[in-house]
Amino acid sequence: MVPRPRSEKARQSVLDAMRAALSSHAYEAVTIEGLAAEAEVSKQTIYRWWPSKAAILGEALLEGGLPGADVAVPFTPDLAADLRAWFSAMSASLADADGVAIARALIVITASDPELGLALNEKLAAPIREWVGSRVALAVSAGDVRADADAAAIADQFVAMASYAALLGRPLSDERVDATVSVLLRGISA
Amino acid sequence: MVPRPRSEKARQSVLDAMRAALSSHAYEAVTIEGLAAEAEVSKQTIYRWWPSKAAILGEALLEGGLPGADVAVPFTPDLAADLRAWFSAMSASLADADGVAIARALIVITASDPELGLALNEKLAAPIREWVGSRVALAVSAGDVRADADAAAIADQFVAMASYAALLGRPLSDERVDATVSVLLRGISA
Amino acid sequence: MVPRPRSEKARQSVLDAMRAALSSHAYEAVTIEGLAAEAEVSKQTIYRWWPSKAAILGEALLEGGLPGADVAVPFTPDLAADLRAWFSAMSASLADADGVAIARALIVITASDPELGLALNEKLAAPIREWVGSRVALAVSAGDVRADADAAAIADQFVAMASYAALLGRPLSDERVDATVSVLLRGISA
Amino acid sequence: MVPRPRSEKARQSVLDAMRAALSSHAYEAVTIEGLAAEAEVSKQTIYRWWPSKAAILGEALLEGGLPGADVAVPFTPDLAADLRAWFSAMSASLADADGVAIARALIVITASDPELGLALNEKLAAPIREWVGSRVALAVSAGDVRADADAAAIADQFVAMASYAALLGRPLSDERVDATVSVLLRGISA
DNA sequence: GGCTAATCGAGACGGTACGTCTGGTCTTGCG
DNA sequence: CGCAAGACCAGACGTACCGTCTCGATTAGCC
Repeated sequence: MVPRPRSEKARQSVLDAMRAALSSHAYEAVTIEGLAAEAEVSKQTIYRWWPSKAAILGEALLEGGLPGADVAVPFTPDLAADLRAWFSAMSASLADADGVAIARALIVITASDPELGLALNEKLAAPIREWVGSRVALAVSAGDVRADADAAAIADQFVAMASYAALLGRPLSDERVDATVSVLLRGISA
Repeated sequence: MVPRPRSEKARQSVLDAMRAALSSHAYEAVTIEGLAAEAEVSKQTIYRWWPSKAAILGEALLEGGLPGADVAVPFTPDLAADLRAWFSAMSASLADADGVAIARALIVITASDPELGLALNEKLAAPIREWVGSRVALAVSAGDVRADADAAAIADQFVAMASYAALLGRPLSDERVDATVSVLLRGISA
Repeated sequence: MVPRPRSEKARQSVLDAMRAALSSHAYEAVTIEGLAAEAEVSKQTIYRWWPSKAAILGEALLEGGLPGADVAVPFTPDLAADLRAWFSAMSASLADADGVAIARALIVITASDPELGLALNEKLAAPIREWVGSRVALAVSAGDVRADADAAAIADQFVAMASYAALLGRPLSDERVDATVSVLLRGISA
Repeated sequence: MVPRPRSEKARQSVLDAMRAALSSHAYEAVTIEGLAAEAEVSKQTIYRWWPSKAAILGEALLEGGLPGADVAVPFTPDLAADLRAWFSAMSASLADADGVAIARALIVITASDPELGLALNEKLAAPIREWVGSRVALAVSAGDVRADADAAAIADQFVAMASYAALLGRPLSDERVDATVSVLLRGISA
């Protein structure tokens, strides 16, 4: 009478299989059949619960954590140094093999399924905007930065730069980080 | 001794078919068999000359012109206005259906075949860097901008922003263009 | 746990398609893709169950009946007349369009896949050997034929002759039947 | 005015390539492209002079000698011994690797191109009929055999038996040779 | 010694079928 | 009802040959 509930074990197996698969193949080489085999789950179970490969990855990432989202850099009085440290840390988390794979997967998903892509990007960008926003607000109150500084535009520039670097597989060197921070910072400095 | 030379007609048919296909389907939905049928060319002829679908698109773009690469905005004495006009035009050329399709295709290619992707991005970015570079140089000599302005970093920011906007399918509104130009410009203004 | 069982309908469709195809084309012109289309079955379903075109034909024949194998001629007291009647009937069943097509297909299969060919030939020859064997045994007990008559050698001669005639597409005329029976019969008559 | 004559060298190269190919692959695995490559001849040269793969093999065989056609067994006073010796020799020439390959190729050709097949079989069978015919005629004049012996029917039986054995890849053992000769011989002995 | 016309090599071309792979749907019975 | 198992239809993949079609570059004789 009471239907059997969805198997949490099967769900986790599939998400784990997706994470594992992305570590060793490109996103496009990941196959639903392969995931099913790796997760020891039937194909039907996957199709029953997820509408697409992208959705599986989305769920895996939302659950397991997005790269670059968890960097936590303490505030110091030096705005430029903070931005540099934070941007470096974020770049680094995108530069290892898994980070690049995930970033590329995100990009491909976004290019092919804009709806899901936007949602994932929002999730990814939100903590970045938040961090930049609060750090800039602090700088404003400290008088380091003009009061009308557009923190959102700044954050967007960081996100765009990081995304572009990840796409090209071109890790952000210290010089690039410096140059980016310099340009953006001068744009708002008091 | 001397074989029949490669058929230029067949080559053009394939490139045209790729351009046409991209106008109506997503890049991933484009099929080599479909191209062959559309171009009235045998599959083998395609495989003989191109190693991958990405290579066909690459050649089609290199030959037919990349979106955003051909914007030519005349220089006026107003640096900010010039940058706004130019960035708006570039955004627009990426915003129509074909532009978005091509941009997304480029992104997917880059994510799956970094080598080719880098080359294509270089081709795409080069005229942008050049335009920004020469306009900024002009501004420097006019004294509008500090002498140590990092034109390359500025150009990279524009490219990254345009790429990110195209990826998200989020056309750049005038407000965004203004905000971007403002931030970047203030970073270098004298 | 328990997979969907093999579709008997699909299996029969494929065998029927093979029989139909052989009626209108030569065996070598029969195509797996054509069979799949005709049977309204996917190629994969064919490849899942049969290793080769020859195997499909083999199964179709084993199931549907081999030509020449089903001739049933009643025994009369006249050995020569019985052999003539039987050999004529067998020749006739190999002489119509389908019979020739099947015989040639069998020959091509045997020439290209000896293992399967031998098995099919064995199936084809067995009832012939049996019929000839029992009729000759009867003749022996009636004293018409010497006791050491080698029925197997006689049967082999019939089979070889029929096969050779089918190969050449040269139907066995009454004269050839008579001549063959005469020669073979005199070799064993008492 | 006078065109360049056909290159005998190219012609021989192709025939040699066909003979060589048959020694290592099955007839159906021999490709025109392979022959052209092996013979260092262009495909067009082959298509210019031969209408089909079968025609090449036909010409190669007619020129190079058919297996079983060249057995020459001296006549002795013992008819049975002569037939046994001759049939053994013919079987042997069909039993080595090349013989089997050629015999099977002949069979496949005959099954797929009856016209050419008949012609080749005629060429192959003619010396056999001749040899059997003259030996039987000698036996008739020696009084060993009834005057109305049908030498052609006998010869056909030998040919059919040899063909069937070659098809099955079943070499004719001494026992089979003995059994065949016994049955056929008793059919005509005086 | 040139002229000329078919032959030759090389291999591109439009096709067709191959056998494989994956996608997404369906049909089983077990738990 | 969820699930594993896997058969099913569909259709693209990249490869192999087919037989036809250009291309020069040779070669014969005959002028």
